Amino acid sequence: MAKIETPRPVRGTQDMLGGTPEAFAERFEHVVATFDRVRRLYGFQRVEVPVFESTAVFARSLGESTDVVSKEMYTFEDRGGDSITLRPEFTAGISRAYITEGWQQYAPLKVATHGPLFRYERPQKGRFRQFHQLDAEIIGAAEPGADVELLVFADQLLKELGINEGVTLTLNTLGDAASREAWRAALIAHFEAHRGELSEDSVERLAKNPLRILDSKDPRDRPVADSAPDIDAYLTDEARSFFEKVTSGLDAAGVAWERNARLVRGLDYYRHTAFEFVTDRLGAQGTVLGGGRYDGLIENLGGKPTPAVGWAAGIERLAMLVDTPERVPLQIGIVPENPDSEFLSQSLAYLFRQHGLSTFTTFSGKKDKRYTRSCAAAELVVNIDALHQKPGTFASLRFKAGQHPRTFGLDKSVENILRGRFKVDLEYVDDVLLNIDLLGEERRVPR
RNA sequence: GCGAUCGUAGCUCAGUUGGUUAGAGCGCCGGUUUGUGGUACCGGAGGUCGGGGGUUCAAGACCCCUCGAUCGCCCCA
Repeated sequence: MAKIETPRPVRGTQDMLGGTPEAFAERFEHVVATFDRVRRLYGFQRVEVPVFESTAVFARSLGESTDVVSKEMYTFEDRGGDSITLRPEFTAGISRAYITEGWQQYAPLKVATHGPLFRYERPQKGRFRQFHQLDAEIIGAAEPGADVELLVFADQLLKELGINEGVTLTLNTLGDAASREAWRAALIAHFEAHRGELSEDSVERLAKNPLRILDSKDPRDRPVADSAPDIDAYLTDEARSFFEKVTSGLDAAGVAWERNARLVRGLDYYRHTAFEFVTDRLGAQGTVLGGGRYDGLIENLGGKPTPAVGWAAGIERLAMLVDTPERVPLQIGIVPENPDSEFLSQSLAYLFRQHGLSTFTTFSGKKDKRYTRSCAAAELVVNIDALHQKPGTFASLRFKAGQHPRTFGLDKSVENILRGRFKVDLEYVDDVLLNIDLLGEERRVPR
């Protein structure tokens, strides 16, 4: 018989198992749970949008010339011949839904979501082909107060995750359309004048996306980039005033921020506020949360002109920064010492679980192994074989690291429970299960 | 798309200047011991040394190709 070759996982995807020392699944879960909790504090509605959309949704909103659209999308033709794309970001899909689902009636709309995104990129630290983001958007609010609330939300999230220490908020303004155009023209003029001093990459950027030269990592670009004009001189009065309101709002809320006049966004639709929370603890991927204002996007998708702000944060990146969440052991472990007790063990476990007690059971292994595993998994370990030797009782053992095991007896009501009645009351003293009392309701227990 | 580093058991890794039947720890399965027990001892299963080709009397080791992983460039969360 030919050997079956196991298909390999797709490059850039990951499998996460809980209960391992790395605890990556737990970190991931912790990030999402914290986000969901904080998002409620700010009154952001949970929103669900499809994982795939018509290709046009992303092509139009991100801009045809961007890297994401031109080479990173998972695009395919479905069986009906339509061009479909796995979402590479959230904002475009949410904006589409805002238009097609009539969500304008709820404006200004505050929504939050999280889930998988897909980008055909070369994987590296903190970067995957299927990755996951948290996302928050305020749609239909042109006021700087919306930017502020979103940033305060982000700041609190990072604080609650305990990772605010190594992470700083860097902030910039890209101005309104008029400011941006004037600045852009000035930048192009500046870079053209120094064309010969630029790296090859930046010469290419000059044609495609000149703003990007500003945050180039290539040391050859730095002198020219650093001497390039800031946007400040080109800001319209409105744009300047908007930015001032955002920064003073942050100051009022006590959110620390740094101006980074070199911060630009890769996607075409950004206006006014642009920001990134960055860290130096993730190798080359410094951005942990990023976003800004995208007043032109919804119009690009065929909707009415609608102002909006939003941000997204990489769940994997946050998970890498977060402390390992404390492991929560199961409450009770049941060890049958001999095979005859297996069935009893399952019945008892069922009983405990019905009453909301998390219960660990073993399926195999010799006695010592069962104890080892049970003690590792549960707070209190119960030996039920005493039931055979002395009906009406079983022994319970409690293990704590570095402590000598102690023994506790349980009272006779256990026998009654196991004989036929379900409803019980479990009594704890000092975290130790001491008593189980019947409450009366009669039901047969399979025996 | 480009560059660098790395692929030996389920996991973490040894394996000398090329030299017999490729090892350890952990994990898994079993036995003995213990018998309020997380132990100790013994044993077992598990490897086409990522794959293919080459050099050599001889390759896990050297050379070429290929696949994969990691990190970086580009870009991004």
